[in-house]
Amino acid sequence: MSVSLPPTSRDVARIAGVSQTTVSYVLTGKGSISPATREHVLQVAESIGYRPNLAARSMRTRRSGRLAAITGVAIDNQMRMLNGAAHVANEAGYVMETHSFDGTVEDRTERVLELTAGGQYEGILTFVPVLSAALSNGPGTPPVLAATAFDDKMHSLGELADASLLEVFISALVAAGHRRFAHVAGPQDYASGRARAETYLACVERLGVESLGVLGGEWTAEAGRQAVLALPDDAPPVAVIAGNDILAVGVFRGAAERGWSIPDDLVVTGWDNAEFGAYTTPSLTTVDVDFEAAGRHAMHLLVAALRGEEPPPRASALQRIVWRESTGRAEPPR
Amino acid sequence: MSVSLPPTSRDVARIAGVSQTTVSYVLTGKGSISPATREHVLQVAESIGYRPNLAARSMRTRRSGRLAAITGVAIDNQMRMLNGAAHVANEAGYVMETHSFDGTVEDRTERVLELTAGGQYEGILTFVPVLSAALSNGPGTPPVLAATAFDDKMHSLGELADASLLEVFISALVAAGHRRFAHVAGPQDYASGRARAETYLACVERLGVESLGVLGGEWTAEAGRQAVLALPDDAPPVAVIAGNDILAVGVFRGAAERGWSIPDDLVVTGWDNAEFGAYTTPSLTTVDVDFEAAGRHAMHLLVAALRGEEPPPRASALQRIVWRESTGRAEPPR
DNA sequence: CTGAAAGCGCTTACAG
DNA sequence: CTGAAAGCGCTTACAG
Repeated sequence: MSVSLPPTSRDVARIAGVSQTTVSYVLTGKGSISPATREHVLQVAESIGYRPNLAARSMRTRRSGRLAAITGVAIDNQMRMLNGAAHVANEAGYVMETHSFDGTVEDRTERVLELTAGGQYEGILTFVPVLSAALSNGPGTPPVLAATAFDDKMHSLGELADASLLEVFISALVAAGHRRFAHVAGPQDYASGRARAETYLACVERLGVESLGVLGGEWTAEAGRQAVLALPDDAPPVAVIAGNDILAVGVFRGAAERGWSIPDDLVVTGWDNAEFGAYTTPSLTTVDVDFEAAGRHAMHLLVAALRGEEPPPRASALQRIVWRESTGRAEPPR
Repeated sequence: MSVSLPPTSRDVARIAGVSQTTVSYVLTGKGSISPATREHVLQVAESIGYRPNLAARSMRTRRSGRLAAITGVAIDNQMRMLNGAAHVANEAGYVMETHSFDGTVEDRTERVLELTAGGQYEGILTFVPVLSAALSNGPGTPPVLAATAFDDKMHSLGELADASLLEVFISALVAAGHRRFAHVAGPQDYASGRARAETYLACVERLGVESLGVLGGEWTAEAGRQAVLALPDDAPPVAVIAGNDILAVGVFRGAAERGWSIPDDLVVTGWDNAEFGAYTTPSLTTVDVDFEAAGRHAMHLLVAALRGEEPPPRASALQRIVWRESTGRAEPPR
């Protein structure tokens, strides 16, 4: 009992009674083939379920039509960035494949180098930090672009670490009468977490309002809850600037446990515009981050590099404040 | 100015003064090569930065060492499954690549078919629904396994679609005195969404309690909110079985908008144990799903199929009810 | 408009 | 222990 292999273009040619060349011309749309022959070949190909072997095509054309995206361990928002990037890749006629590389930065760098040399990809976009060794493109190797918000020294796109909207939060809350603040921060080895904490500190300093300090330190709801539980009894009224929405949910819970109401005793802001934030009671004021646009922009940069075109201008307005109930009467500045 | 191409095994052979065969034997560890030659070849390969062209190797060996994982846009928790799957794939000596396929189920099916015929993958694991056409493996094509099947008659893994804990929810709530139920369902082309809806219907029927029907139809908070807004004014007290946690959050919001309290007017259950659910007020009773284990198990099945081994036993206890405040006095059955 | 032939970079019997 | 040669499935000058 022989296992039959998938049909090849040679099979199509034989059955259609034409040469392999003709089959290739029909399928790639090159050369000039008579409509009759063309139709016949397509029909035969269809009937035997022929599909081109991409490895063979790739080897011959030195064009794989494939781009690689590199991610690390689960960050939910990466999924959205990846989808944006994949969309742009497809529009440009490429297939994007995602690899998840763990381990040290050296491990990841080595794996990216393997990828560049493997001849399978025409370009590589990494969303996790790698050493610059992986980014310095040798001749004949595909371009490697890093779109990571996590390491400022890399060729980072940076948009995602921009914390300037945090100043808008604080200014608007001060305008609404708030004089006491606290920050529930994310981890400080994340560029975004650090930028928000630094912006918070600079801002309360500049505006001369009271700060109960920088609490938290993880992207978890429990850290948000603990931060509120650690606040002094006479803390309210206080404006809590949370590093992201999941921290904010923890703040909500901590407030409920202490009998503090939002937005009367505490006002709360989040970051990321997670879906649940629009449906809590009260709903959560936050920053909508267009992760998909960030992913699209990163891939646009790679495609432009591939085509030798000018890189597209920096994407504008990836972030936007969404005012909701958790900040009470605070209004957007006019 | 000529662009130099990446070095090939032929370049290594020429520089090392040996044949291409010898280079191949050294690199693949096959054949028998003297230590001296071996050392020399490795050194030359290293010095010129040689890395094998995987497309060429793959074409020759008909083994790519690559497995594909298919995901879509809309699934939370995917990252966790993917990481589990990737881990098992790596342990088994494979590289796992993730593709995100959007569009209709027909679009996705077509793209999976292209992948099977493309000759690049030895196996495919899909976490999004595809038509059975993609799952029926032709001779010589790689196995395609669906971790969430469109049709249960296919090779569905089933664990994630197991809705039997929903019966426990309903039984426990009936035991606590509830007599009126409603289901806020996920999309019915997901095996998990459909299984939960079917189990719900069978269960209310069997227990002879009142059902206000199956509402919802998407994995979104807004669908949960709308479902509650569509309930009749005299609905409470009612037990709402939500298809997942994000639907449940929408139910929470809808209840707040109607002035219904949880758990007094409505009791609510979710599914997935999303992080935020432990921190809402009241906290959300839900089902903890071990997505990483599910991903591992799915990949184990694929690897077993690849090796012609017996499939590993069904993973045990991927799901576990987490009783919290949103179900009031309802208690786990003893 | 169509076909014969070469070659992309590998691996692997086979021969020595 | 090592090499010459064939071939994986394609595409593409080149010739007709």
